[in-house]
Amino acid sequence: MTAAQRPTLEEVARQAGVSRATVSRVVNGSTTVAEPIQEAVRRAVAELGYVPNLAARSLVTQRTDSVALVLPEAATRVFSDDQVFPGLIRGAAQELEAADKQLVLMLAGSPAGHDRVTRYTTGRHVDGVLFASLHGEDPLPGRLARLGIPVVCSGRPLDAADVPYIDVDHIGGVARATRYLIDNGRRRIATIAGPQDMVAGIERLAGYRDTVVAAGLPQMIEYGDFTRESGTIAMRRLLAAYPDLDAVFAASDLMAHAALRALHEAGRRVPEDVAVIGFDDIETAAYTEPPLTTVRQPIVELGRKMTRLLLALADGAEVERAVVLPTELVIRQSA
Amino acid sequence: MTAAQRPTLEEVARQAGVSRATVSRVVNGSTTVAEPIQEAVRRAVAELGYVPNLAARSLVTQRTDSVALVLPEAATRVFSDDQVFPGLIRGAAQELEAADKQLVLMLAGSPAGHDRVTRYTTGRHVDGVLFASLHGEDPLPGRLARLGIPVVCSGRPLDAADVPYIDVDHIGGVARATRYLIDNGRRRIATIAGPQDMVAGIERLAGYRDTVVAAGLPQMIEYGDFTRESGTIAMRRLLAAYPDLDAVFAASDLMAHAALRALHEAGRRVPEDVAVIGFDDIETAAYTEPPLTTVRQPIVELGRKMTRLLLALADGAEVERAVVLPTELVIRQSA
DNA sequence: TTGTACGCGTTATCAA
DNA sequence: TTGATAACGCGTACAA
Repeated sequence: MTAAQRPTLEEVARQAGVSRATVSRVVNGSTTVAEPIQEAVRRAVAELGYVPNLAARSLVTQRTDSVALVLPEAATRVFSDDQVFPGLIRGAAQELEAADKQLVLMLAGSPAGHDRVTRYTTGRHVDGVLFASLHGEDPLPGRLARLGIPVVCSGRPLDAADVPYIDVDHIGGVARATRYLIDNGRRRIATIAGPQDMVAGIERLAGYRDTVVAAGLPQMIEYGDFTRESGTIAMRRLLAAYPDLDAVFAASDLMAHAALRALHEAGRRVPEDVAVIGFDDIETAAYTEPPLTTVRQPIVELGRKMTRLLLALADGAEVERAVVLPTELVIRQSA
Repeated sequence: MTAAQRPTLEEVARQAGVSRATVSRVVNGSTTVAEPIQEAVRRAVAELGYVPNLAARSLVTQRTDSVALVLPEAATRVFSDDQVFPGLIRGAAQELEAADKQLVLMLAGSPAGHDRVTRYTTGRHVDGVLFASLHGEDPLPGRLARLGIPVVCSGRPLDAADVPYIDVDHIGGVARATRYLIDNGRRRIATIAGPQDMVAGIERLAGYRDTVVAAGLPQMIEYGDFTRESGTIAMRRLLAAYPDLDAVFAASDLMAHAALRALHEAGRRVPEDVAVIGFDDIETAAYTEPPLTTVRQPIVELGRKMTRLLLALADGAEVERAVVLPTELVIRQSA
């Protein structure tokens, strides 16, 4: 059970009676090796159980064939039953699969975690880095870009770093949702906003604000952090502060779900007394009571696009610096 | 924006007017360097923006300070709103955080993905590998173990590989749940079982079987794959096949949730007409209608324990080959 | 088509 | 305390 001394190219070469270079060629699929020799090498590889040392390989090739997806969040948040991160991951995984590259997922919730990720990525352990869910003005994307490491962010970076990014049309989507509420006769429209250190939080609030202000309606705002817990608290506060509200736009489906329950507890009927609209269109949205009307963002597509951009960047191609994907209002029964 | 030639130890050494070895010592926090020299080196590092090349380092140290968590599942599955994988990941992340090691998450849903993970892990890109959710007789854990790479599985590996594993008491938990149903007067108890190529699926079914058989009750079984979709289908089939059933044990909370809805659609009241019990105790379980009675498994703790075991293994310690964590029946309103 | 020889950027050993 | 120097395991011009 002790670590069997692992064989190197050298030993395989000796066993096969050829040179290191030839073994290397066979292992890497070069066609310029005579068939019988290939055969001998392959047998030696199998007999010795040879596996290339990736560190040594990437030291000389300067590539690792892997790409990091960095989520500057605690695992708790990333894997709430929010489907946003998962969707992103799926999209990235699909594209990387096609490119035969390894996806390396890194969470960086704590400062120490952030440091570790910094070391790992700046240390050239990966060929490129995808960022999602950036908080505040994280300097890491800009820093990596300056180090010449390909980087793509989801969401416009809040520090003004010149890093390519992809985002969805938060403002347009929320404006459409809010207008829909207004068109349906709602006049006291509240919002449970997202965290204001993230682009998604900021812009979704802006979409709400712009629309109610333009319609001459009052602003009624409470803040959450996209989680259910925060949604519950915010909804209760809204009910206390504005007992006559007749609609709520929540900046995430999880918060909308919590709002649904809080409203139910408070004896309000949805959508009769209060209309509710969420944002994301996570899987659970179709299962809430009543099913949730929400703004769908093409999250998987976002993950795919980010990844394609990154791969292009890594290939030295010129790429668009900013891409914005459309959102869509999905009407169910809560509004 | 072109990849600035990244500085090496050599260049830092030249800039600081010392040798490579000294720079290496400072970078790695050796105390045997005179203070003024340390200062000079640090300045040179900062000026040049030096970052150690991890490939070169691990080539000589034989360590990478990172650990892989392999999930042989498609991203779709891993990140359903099932909280099981996330919990595992959180547990692992916590422990690795404490050990200052990097968690590298790898999904391996497709055969190609599995190959990639094989290459990555056997290539010594990580210091150890955690496996979760193994399907069938995956040979990879055993293979890694034979290569001398520390490995720990969650759930007993189905091939008889001598790999340390941690699992939860599926059988005991399900038996308790089933007995609870019997004690409450249920006599026509059905089950939505999990996939039979996974330990969790097999053992949860065994727990149900043993208990109903021991009580002289009939077995009523449909199979799902832990997802909601499969739960919906299975529940409908059960209703068609056994219209008089009065209880259902579902092998996952997602399937239980789907069953709740399917029963509702079929006009059955829960728990009056049909009692429902799930397995997992995911966050959503407290939010279903009615809130779900379920078997809680200490999933975060499982992730932590796995990781501690792995780290001990990597330190060359002797470890237990099998650990089983207890499960607990959480009674809410669905049964 | 095959082999020789060098270099990738570190760490570690050993002298000084 | 510091500095040469030898690995670490591999890929690849270049030569044969």
